[in-house]
Amino acid sequence: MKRLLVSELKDHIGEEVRVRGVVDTVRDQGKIIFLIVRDKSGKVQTLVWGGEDKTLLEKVKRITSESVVDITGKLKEAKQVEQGFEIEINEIKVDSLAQSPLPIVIEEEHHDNTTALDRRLDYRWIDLRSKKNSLMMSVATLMTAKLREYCLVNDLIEIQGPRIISAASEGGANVFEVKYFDKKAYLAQSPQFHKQMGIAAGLERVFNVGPVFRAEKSFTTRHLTEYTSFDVEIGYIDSYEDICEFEEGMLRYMLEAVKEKYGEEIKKIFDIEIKIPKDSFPRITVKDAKEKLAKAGIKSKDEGDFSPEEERKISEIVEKETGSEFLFMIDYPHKQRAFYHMKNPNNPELALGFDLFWKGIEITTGAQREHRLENIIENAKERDITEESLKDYFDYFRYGCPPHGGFAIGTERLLMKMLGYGSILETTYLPNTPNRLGKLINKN
RNA sequence: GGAGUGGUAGCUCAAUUGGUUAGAGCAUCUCACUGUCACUGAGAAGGUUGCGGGUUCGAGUCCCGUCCAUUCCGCCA
Repeated sequence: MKRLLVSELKDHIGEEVRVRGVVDTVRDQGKIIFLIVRDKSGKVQTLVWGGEDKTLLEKVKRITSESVVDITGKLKEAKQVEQGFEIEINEIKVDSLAQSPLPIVIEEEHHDNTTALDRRLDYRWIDLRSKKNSLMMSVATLMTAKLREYCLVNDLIEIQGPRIISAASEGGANVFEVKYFDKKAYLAQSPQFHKQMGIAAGLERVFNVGPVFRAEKSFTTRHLTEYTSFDVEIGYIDSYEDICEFEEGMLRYMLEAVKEKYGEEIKKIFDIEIKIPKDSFPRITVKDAKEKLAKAGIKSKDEGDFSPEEERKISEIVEKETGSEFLFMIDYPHKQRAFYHMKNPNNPELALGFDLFWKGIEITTGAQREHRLENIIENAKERDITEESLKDYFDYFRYGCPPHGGFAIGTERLLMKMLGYGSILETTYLPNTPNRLGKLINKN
């Protein structure tokens, strides 16, 4: 018999059905046992009665919660059950008996002793069984699919830059070194240079989705040593404004789809309203932002950048003023940005780039890139990067390269803000951090 | 890397100024229960108090070291 999903059962009342799933709850009443069975689509009550033949009852008595079962039985109308129906078990096969107790308590509404995050992550496969986490995984899937779809609709070419590279792309200190036969190699911190190669290759508009690696000992709620970067690079732009507009469109497209499919569930489970941005996001210069922050009594440590406190506060201020959860921060000092950002010709002290803030944190850095060979070499020199060290990269600009710009989104961060999580570890399937490679390392 | 807070049962947490046998809820196990729905009731089991050292008649509690977690900062997406 073919397996039915719990969500399909309502059309089969009165029939013999087969469900497969996990035992959510066991309620043993002695001569009647209720098993609540869960699959990806929902939960259903099943039951077994004690009759003449006790073998089925005795078999069910031994089943622990979280065990995997294969049940066939009659789907009956049952007024006393909220759902209106239940399955009277004829046959039950235990595909996998779960050891008990579980090492962690799965996060559910009625559990007030949910296990601490670091331990839940050690048993992530059990942790992910919660309703909240399974919704998170579904939203993550749709989110990435829609970002990607937006790129396809707009005729971008997908590239897959290499993850093992011979030279660091963003400065040398924070790269992971790996052995490459008898040579040293590095894990890519960013597909930046390879995206730009795509522009020089005449692909005109490219995107790259995949893991990037940062050897930073960052102990925060928003850093990973390995994360998924959604990278876009677009040629023949007039300004970084074109990039901002593309990103606005992309995020709106994604948010609309997520809201349509999961908006109600997200509201119910996360108590988060997905807001679709109506107009273009506000642009605010670093200078203006600093003034607003000063007015709000926030001290600035660095005139060219924002502390986390400042990021939170400026988001709050701008949202209050404009109603927008998003804001583009522009006019950063060039010397505090990457060397490949283009300088503003009207004021070479400033970069033609931006950061995108969402609900208090930075989710994107973008810019118009410097595509003129002389200028980019000059920019590099200002940061003591020698021409020889990035010769292969500089060559991309030697044989004809269109003006271009792009941005990168940290997808785990995006999801974290979308669902209102307090930590990026929650929105990463199996997070790697300085002290965690899948599991905790160095733990006593 | 810096600063703060913390580490006690499978899980979440208590434990008075340093004082008798380290407690509770949930989970687990046993028994009872034919309509539960966070089942209920009765009972049981469960501990090298992160690890190492020190002070003391006596340490979960105080001191030193160390590891880990966590929050914030720095760095960033």
